[in-house]
Amino acid sequence: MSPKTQLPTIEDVARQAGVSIATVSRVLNSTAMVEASTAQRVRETIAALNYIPRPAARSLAGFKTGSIGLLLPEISGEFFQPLLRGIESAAREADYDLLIHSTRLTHHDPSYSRPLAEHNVDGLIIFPESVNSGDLLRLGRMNFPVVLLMQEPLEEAHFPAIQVENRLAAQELVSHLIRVHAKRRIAFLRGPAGHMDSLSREAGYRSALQAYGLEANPELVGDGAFDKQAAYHVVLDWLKTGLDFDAVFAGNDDAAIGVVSALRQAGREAAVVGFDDVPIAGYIHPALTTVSVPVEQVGRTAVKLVMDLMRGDFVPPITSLPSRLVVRESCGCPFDPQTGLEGDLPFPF
Amino acid sequence: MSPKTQLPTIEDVARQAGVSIATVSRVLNSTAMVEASTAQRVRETIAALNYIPRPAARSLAGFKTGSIGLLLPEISGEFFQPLLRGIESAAREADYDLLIHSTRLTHHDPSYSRPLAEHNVDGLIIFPESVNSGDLLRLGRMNFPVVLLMQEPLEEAHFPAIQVENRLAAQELVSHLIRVHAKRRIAFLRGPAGHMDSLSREAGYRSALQAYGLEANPELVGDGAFDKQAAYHVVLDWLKTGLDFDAVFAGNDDAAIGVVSALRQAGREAAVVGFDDVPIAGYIHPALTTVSVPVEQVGRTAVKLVMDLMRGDFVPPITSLPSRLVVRESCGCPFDPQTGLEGDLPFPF
DNA sequence: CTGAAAGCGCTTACAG
DNA sequence: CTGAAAGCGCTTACAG
Repeated sequence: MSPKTQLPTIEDVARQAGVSIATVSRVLNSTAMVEASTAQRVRETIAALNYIPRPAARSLAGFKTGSIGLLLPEISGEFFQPLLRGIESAAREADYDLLIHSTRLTHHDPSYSRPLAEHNVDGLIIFPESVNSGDLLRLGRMNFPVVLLMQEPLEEAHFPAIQVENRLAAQELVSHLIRVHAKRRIAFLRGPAGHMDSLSREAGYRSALQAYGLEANPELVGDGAFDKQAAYHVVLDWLKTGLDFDAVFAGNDDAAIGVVSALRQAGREAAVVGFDDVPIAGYIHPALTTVSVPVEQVGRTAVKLVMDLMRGDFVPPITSLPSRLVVRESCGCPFDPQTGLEGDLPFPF
Repeated sequence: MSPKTQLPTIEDVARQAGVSIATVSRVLNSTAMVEASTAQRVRETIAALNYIPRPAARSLAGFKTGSIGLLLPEISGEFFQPLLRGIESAAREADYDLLIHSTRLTHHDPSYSRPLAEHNVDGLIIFPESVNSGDLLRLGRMNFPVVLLMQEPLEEAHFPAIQVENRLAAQELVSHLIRVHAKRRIAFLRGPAGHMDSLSREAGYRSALQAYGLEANPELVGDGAFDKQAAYHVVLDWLKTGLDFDAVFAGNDDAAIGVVSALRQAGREAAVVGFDDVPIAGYIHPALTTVSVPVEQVGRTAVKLVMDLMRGDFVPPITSLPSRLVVRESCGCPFDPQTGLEGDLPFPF
């Protein structure tokens, strides 16, 4: 894009097609009627010259950037990939560019001169903990199109939020243990303190117990921190103290993996269920019964909602996407590799 | 970015600071000397107004976009995440925006009006199979800054390429089997036909054999396709036909996982080594001996090289990053969870 | 249906 | 060291 490169401009097209640049712009954007034959000629010239409008010029003249931004604290986690896949493909289909910034709030770099915001994107998809409340306030005040991912609506500003159904799915999961496997002493492993997902899943856990007239025993609730090691140690402790339980809802798959490991090491048996359906869930032994979260769909939906916002359409404050129970063998069900892995071969390690 | 929003412009800053917009631009870009006191006043005004230059205007006036593009066939694979992490952080540190397009060549969408190229980015990081040769040719002719990721230099254009050291690491890996574990009949599983990584690893495999005076037995080379299932079946076939081998270099970790699974199912023992050091490599049983590939470093280096290219600096045609042997237990070594998992707890499934 | 012209917010010679 | 002015490549009223 240096001045020497001399890419064709709208002027070149106009001259060669024998029309004004306004007309070229009109056929480019279908922003007004153009006589069919003229339009045709312009289109041919565009093709012949291999002309592509410069986004920068369009932005400057048209007050929109043609891109949306994704703000997240870090590029990691099981969900990042499908999420990004959903966002990227939806953005591309809508002919929008995607800008990504991974910014930890704590890094707070004052020299960070170009945050993703009103200056360079038309809308923003924001993950928890990637933007400070000051910026959020400003964005909210100016009514900037923002969609919140995997989080509750904020106090600072009323941006629509997208979530995944946790409570119902957790309830279904625990109900399965009760109804199908006749489990009665089902333990629950909480995630990090105050974690919304953990809270909702615990609510689902309690609903299930209640629905079947089982009492919620505080002894049976531990802190698994959504983490392999933490869960591993909690279960080992339980076994040491002789706690009586016949099933564990580990809070998420990672913790479930720790639980399975601890049980095996102690030579104990118990049903174990997780949440998330991480990629290896079907490959470990026993294959994990869990809840599949529609992550890619969340990404696509986020894009759809920012677009709606940009268009000025109404967007509901909360959009909750349904999760799906995935029954494999760790709950006690017989394992069918065909359905359990959805066509993939099982490699039980 | 609508006209009503009225973000502060360089004009507002100039007026309020009592200088011309040229001067504001100068302190903004340190593009010329400005008297200290004036510069100070301008900076204060900028801060007071919370002024941020509009990227679109800068691009249009300055002939550069301030962003670099990443082109890849799909958002998937073990390497995507660390790679993107490296690219994103390096780009951000250089104060460049990152645009991502995932485009399969086969999709060939003619309506795809805004490819990532000279119109919207200053440089491009390209993955194999995400751009057709026509575009590559054009980019090459205009000397556009392009860096090739994980691939050989192209015929179409002479873009610098970044690779990871495959041959040497593979040689080291196989030498370990020979020297430390006294293996003599070491099988090799090829990746997809013509896959560069596979070819290099095979070369390393042969070098190691040769270095120890072992003959390369064609029987011992199979097609694992870098894939769990393919590798699984190859090994099962070998066992069925009674092929004699005491070790398998599976080509990559995924295939190694299939090999381990097949051996276990058949109740056979053999050393197995992979390549890549995927995240679960230390968690499966037996923990995989493999080669760690500096993926994030590849990403960071890619950004550095495009930047060099953009600056007009010389960039070597091939930059090869060193891989690192990771000895765990599948080769036959005693497993030390501390070093093997690098501080993480082992969860052997 | 079409064109001339203003304007988007910057950068960069060109003068001084 | 500083300012007036041209120009980057578009879009969009405004006329016709």
